[in-house]
Amino acid sequence: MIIKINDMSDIPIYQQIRNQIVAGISEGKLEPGEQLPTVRGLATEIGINSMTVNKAYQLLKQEGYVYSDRRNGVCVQKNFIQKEQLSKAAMEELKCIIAEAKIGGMSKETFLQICETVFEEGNV
Amino acid sequence: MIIKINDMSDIPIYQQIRNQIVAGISEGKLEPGEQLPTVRGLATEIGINSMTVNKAYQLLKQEGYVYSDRRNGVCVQKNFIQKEQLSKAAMEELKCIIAEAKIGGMSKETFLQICETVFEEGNV
DNA sequence: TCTTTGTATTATTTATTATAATACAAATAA
DNA sequence: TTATTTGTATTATAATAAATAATACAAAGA
Repeated sequence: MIIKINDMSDIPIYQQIRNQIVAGISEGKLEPGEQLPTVRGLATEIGINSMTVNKAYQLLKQEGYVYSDRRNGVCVQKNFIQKEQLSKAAMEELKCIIAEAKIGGMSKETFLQICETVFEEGNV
Repeated sequence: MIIKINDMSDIPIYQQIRNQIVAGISEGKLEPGEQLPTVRGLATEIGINSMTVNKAYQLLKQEGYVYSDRRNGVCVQKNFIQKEQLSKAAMEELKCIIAEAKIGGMSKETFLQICETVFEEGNV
């Protein structure tokens, strides 16, 4: 899976990496058990410091998306914790997005349609 | 409208202020044309520097949520630009949230139900 | 033994966020 | 007029976060 960094973005690099890997897992581009690029490999590939990649991997590990050992590197989690609720942080962000949409005059139906499309296609 | 700052949060103070005002507008707690607290007043009230409040107001102004003059201070916009699409940033965040939900095994129906509730109630 | 893996350490640089102390122009009220 | 309140601009500084840099170490395997 190819990671692309946007230097113009105000989102920190380690967060961009984290987000793209979560998206990759969600879309099935990254299979459970599959090894992620090595810390040094990915750092070289996208031209950043290896500790920045490590920071992203640590975050993913802490969130339960990946696991690691010194033999096989960092791999995608095989059994994700199933949960019926969004995280507190995700709920806050969702509220923000919906507030903006409502102020912009978007109807509930239109918003739900966008969500449905993203949920099904995972992209655009 | 009362603004509450969470010191433990990793969200910058100016961003927290901005988010709560956008939420207030969306929920109708802040009426179009209504004056926001003054820069100095709000800063004193929540015990922060006035330039931090100013930064939040500048952001809101740039986003088109408020306008200002030296006579009436900063007021809620009266005519919001209507748009049928989410902003690019909002779309990116929405994709992230949905990716996380999908990995957690949440069904599309459950996710849409949450969105519907937030859209209608604007809270919790 | 040598290489690769993640990880730990320490230091430094850069960028962002927040504070501080003033100052100014515009508008209003006294 | 004078005094006050408004947002805003300026300049400096401090505190925090993000990113880089250069090594080093332990675990595992070839």
